[in-house]
Amino acid sequence: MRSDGKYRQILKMTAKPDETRFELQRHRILKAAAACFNQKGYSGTSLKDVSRHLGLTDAALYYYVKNKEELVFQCYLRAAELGREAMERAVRDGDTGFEQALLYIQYHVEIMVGDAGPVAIMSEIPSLKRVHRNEILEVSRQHSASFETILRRGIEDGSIAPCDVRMTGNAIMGSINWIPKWFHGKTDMAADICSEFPMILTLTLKNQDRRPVS
Amino acid sequence: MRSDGKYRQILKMTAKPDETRFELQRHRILKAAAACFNQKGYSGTSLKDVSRHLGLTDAALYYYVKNKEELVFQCYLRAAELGREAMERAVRDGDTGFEQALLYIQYHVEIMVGDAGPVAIMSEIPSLKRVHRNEILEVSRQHSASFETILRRGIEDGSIAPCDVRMTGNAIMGSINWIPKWFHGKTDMAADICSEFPMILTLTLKNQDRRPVS
DNA sequence: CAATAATTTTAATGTAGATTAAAATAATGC
DNA sequence: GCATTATTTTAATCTACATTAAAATTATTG
Repeated sequence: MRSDGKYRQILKMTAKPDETRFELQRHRILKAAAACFNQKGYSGTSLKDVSRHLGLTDAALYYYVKNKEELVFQCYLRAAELGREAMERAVRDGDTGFEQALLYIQYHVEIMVGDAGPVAIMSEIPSLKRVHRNEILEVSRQHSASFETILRRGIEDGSIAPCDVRMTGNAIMGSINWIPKWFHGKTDMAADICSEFPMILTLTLKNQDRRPVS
Repeated sequence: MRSDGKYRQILKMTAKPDETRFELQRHRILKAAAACFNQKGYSGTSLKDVSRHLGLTDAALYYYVKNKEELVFQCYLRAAELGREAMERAVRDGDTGFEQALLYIQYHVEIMVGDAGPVAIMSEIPSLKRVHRNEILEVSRQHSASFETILRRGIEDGSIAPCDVRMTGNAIMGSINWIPKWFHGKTDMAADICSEFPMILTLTLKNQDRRPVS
């Protein structure tokens, strides 16, 4: 049993609890699955697709997750978690609303194109079981809300030009969420993304020259 | 036979060739399919899902498309076509590069949230058969290239601040592509999107205040 | 209204892929 | 090295679709 008595405790002394053989493999699996899902969608990738990426048999995956749905759910949870961390660090590290927005984008994008990736795109939430779906939706909403709060903060402290925070948030998040669709691990491009995206996406927040479009 | 002799010709006199009973139904089907695919992904939606939306049987769809793969392909083609039209109109209607970019975003977004929608998100291109995949990839690349050309034009004519056109294009397109993920037909929100997105996404192109991020 | 063509349904068939149990192999602690 | 526990595989089973052919229905035309 992977979490029993003496064995677990001994490991705990030498490594983070998350770095047991089991957790390491589980982690590899989640990343392989995320890569597959991002390519061909949740239902479009078979467990064989995922396991092939790992040099395993499809059946082996069942040692780590209860079933396929659980696998996506975990992928989505991980994506949410990484996003949340980026948001928290940004709020902690930035002073003005603008700085926090900039940092959040920077952190999140770095995570998505860096070694932590690939991060799953949450594009098939409706396929999850109700409980899982609700949990992901909740954390998603939370994430959007946090970003909108940052924007509002920036507008108040004068670092961000007044704007429709809901729409601005949607626009910026969309850009970020879509990255895995066209980025596939090229290191040089990763650098471009990290240096350009934060700037591109925050320029929108600076400009005072706002007037009706047509 | 739907395209034979006298019958077809008579219809041609009273309506656009695209408005035959057959073409109308085909069109309804593509839109229903796009809605389903955007929700649960290509492989995640069964033909029954699609046909249920139409008050039909799954088997009926085979009268309009050869198979399921053909159905996605057609959805993607339609999406590409609508995007291309927006781009062409924008280039025709706008003078400066900036105006063209603004108009393109405006036109494309209006199409996506308007009556022409739902438009399929091309998120499972790798699941298409090689020929179809190549065709969609080609037209996709073409689309990106056109937008980048507009950006370069704007930089040259001074209407757009110098920028990494590749990344800027990716950022803007990502925002637009992601819209169907969170927009689900609410009319009032459609208005917000149409009025806000073009502005939000082009503010990025105006600002001269560019400096390294960190 | 009859006849022909267009559309849709009913009822099978076939297959990919998720899932499971039992057996086999690999790792670990003593 | 032995015993135990952890991990992976092999080999079945089961089910949800995609797909098809033939029949039924609905529309159109003269």
